[in-house]
Amino acid sequence: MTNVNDQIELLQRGCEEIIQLEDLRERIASGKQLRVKTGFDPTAPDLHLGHTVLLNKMRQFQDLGHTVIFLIGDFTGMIGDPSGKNATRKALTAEQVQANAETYKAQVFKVLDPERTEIRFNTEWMNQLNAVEFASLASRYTVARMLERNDFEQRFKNNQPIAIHEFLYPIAQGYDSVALKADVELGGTDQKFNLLMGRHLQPQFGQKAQVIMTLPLLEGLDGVQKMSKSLGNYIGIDESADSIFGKLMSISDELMWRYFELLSARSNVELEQLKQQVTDGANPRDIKFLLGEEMVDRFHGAGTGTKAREAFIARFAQGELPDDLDEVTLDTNGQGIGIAAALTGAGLTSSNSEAFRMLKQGAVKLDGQKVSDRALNLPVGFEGVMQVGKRRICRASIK
RNA sequence: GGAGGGGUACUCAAGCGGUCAACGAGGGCAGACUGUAAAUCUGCUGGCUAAGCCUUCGCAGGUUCGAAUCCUGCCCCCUCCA
Repeated sequence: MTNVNDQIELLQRGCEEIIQLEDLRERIASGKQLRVKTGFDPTAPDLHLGHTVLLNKMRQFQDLGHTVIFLIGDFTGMIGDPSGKNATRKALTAEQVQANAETYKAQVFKVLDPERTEIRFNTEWMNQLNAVEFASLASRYTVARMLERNDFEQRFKNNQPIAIHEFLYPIAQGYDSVALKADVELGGTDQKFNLLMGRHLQPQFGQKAQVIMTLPLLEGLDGVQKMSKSLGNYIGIDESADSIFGKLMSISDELMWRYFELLSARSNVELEQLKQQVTDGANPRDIKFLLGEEMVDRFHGAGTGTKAREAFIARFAQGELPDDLDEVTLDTNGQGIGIAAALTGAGLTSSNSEAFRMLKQGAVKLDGQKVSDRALNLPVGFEGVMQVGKRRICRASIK
């Protein structure tokens, strides 16, 4: 792909905003190998599909011959962002950061090309600054302008606390771009302010202001809030094929199109065709299958998507048990065990109280038979499939 | 530094001496219906050796037969003044 316009068109796809598009075009046209920076939080190394929106874009740059910098914000992570109330983030040790970085590598290279990826940590240059230098850096921006940032503005208006160091956070991120001599910085739309900080600071250090590209935040499985681990509405890229497939099946039809748009490699033309099929009466579920297969293939290898689909149909459409049930052995010292304790012991319920509730509501099955007797005892030697609801299931044996 | 307001379960938010394991809403889970979709209806939503008991209403004490509710001290947040 040598044509500049084609390259721009590819890079533009899915972006919320590009500042400045013409600047990007010039840099691409120059033929120079660009340095494309994206920052990641050091505390949450469990990447999910939402992160891959960004990773996909990074990958596109790599495929066009550019270098991607995967920046792990260990310094910014240490000063922490206490926006979520009294949750002052505890500082990570160097060992923890290193361990998290390893986890990142294992996950991130499912999408990125390791040959064209630099992994960097911002303590590398932030720790070199002394207090005077840091204060000087902070002098390059004003409180009034800080308060322009939407979430700061909201919190300020609503009388919610803003800690001083939260102002340092975007400044530090902007300085990262200076230290890395970034040509381009990618981020979610929520990062726009921080990304602009890089544009503000670079010229003051004699550099050309970076191009910034924001990508939409992917909604989580609920279709409302952004995908995040803490909200539990995510699909991790390390999850099993069946889990990735199953979770994608559970999203709403409306959300399915959003996922296609932001996650699928299919062209816009193909997506239009799929929409037309649904309009013409195709079952949206079958279209959703295509999305599930594509994602499973991406993270588990070609062909695994088809298997995941077949397993899904067998299990949920035909009511069969999955092949690879978790095996749980409960050792009761020859006593046998009550049904509730067994469910909790097997991890299907979080407490005996919850187990009793599930029994009462008819959610519990033993070898496919509904069980509601809370006094039921499972004797030593019992072996069978325990199930709570549709998704929690295991094969248990009592000894 | 001074004055006032406030901290309740996952979230928001009632309660202001017993009838409070704590109204209501959202979220979540489960059941029905389905395409493990949406919408809708129903139930549940602290724990336990479970018709009983134990722990929970910022933290620590105290008053009382009895406290989320009253008193004292402390911590934190917000507003106004300096």
